[in-house]
Amino acid sequence: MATGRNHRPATRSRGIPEATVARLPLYLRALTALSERSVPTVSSEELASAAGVNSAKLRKDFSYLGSYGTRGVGYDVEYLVYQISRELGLTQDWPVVIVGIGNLGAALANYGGFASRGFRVAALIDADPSMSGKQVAGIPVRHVDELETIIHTNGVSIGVITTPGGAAQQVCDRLVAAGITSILNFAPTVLQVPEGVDVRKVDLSIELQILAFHEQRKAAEDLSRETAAPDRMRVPAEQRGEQGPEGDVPAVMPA
Amino acid sequence: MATGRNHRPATRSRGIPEATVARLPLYLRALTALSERSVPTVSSEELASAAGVNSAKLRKDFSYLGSYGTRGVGYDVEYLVYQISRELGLTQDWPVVIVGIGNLGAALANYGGFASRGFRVAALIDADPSMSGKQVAGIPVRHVDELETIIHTNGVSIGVITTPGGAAQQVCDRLVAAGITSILNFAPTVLQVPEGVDVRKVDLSIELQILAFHEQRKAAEDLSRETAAPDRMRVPAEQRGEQGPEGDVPAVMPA
DNA sequence: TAGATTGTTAATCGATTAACAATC
DNA sequence: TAGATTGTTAATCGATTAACAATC
Repeated sequence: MATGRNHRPATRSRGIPEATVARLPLYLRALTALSERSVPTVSSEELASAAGVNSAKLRKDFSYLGSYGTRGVGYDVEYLVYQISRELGLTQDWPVVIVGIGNLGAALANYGGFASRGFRVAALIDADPSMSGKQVAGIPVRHVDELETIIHTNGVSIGVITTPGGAAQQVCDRLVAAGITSILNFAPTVLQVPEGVDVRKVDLSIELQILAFHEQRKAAEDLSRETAAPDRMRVPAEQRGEQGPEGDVPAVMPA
Repeated sequence: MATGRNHRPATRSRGIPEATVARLPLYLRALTALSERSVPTVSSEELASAAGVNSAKLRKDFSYLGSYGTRGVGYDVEYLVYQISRELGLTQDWPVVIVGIGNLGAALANYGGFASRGFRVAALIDADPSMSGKQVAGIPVRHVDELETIIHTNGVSIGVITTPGGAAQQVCDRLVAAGITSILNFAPTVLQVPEGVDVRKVDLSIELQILAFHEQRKAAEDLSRETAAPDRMRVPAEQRGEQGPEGDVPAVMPA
């Protein structure tokens, strides 16, 4: 994972488990796609498949929201879009600031997925004076000196940090002091924040390291398979890495 | 959660739980910082604090790797750096390709955190012919027609997808067909992959939606607190959102 | 009514945490 | 030896899943 809350127990929020909250945006995206194709209803099986989860989990997740389905029929797509949007707080407008307008900050500013979900980039902020006034994605870059003013006048409660690692904690402190209570951190730094402030982090390097771990393991499995049974038919790539019971001797799929 | 494996049960890999694997890079980063400051040893308490986890969890995590600490003393920083690096597979070189060289792809190409962890950008790949031959971060961009050749000649097993959502599945299919078995996906798409292929996804929009959910909840709590006890002293921001038992009536911290 | 599909139960599994014996 | 800190145990908690009664 590249993400997680800092310094707060994973208590249920209004009775909805964190794991469920994290999947709601996934369901919402799949439902929005169905809505655009004017599909009126969808079964838990179909929707789960589109979202990449299993249907039991999806039904369990939805049961925390209420009983929005119809037995024997499925879920009304439009109704469910609305209910999930409401639950996630997407029926209101969320102004955000992006601090650190390098390559990554610019990429986020240009990302189209914001506006459609009620997120509005209230300002782009950078410490480099020569950036001030320049436009990125049609939004003028403002100097970090104005950070507090920008947050107050726009009522911003969500901040995105895309600065280098060295500046992240300092920026975070200023954001929090100015009243920000949710932070999305792209800098490779563990941010220290007071209780009541949520931090989620996205860390490219960590994601790659986790993939490397599994790659290494696959390579080791292939090797041990060859060594243990050199003349056994090779299991095709699509079935590798899946075998159930743990242990050094890999199981073989029945033919 | 911005991340997660697709279509594979969270089985333990070589006995190390997924949750532990996901934290190893965090420990490694903190240890590397200590190493650069020439700190010889560190206690579980200190290291846990630097990594933003509690010390019991850290010791439990390390216990899966082996007994690398010394009771009464702590952990040898250099030794632990080596052991974790080895466990994660970072003592070898991992060539990666980045497909889709827009703002985000360029940001990743420029990201310095790759090389230091054994990841090497073998190629930047884009479908736009006018990009071909141009350099990004000193690396020439090559046309997607060359994708298979690039992967084979460089022995690439990890691919990063930074294309628009519409192109992601198609690119993924080609990567997998060419032999890629680990994918880091930045496109807002649920990728369908055969078993044995690991996918981790980083989804900005999902992270923001999860933050919005918690923001909304904090706002609702503040409101109910004011309504329920308008003249009660306000709990400072640092203590909000933390109260234990669920229910509609917020608990009050003892003074 | 028959078929389909939800919503819920209960079992299982994995992750977290406090506590403390082991031991440097 | 006394103090410090690890490694492990056991309790607890949260998440997943299959199965199926409820019901459209």
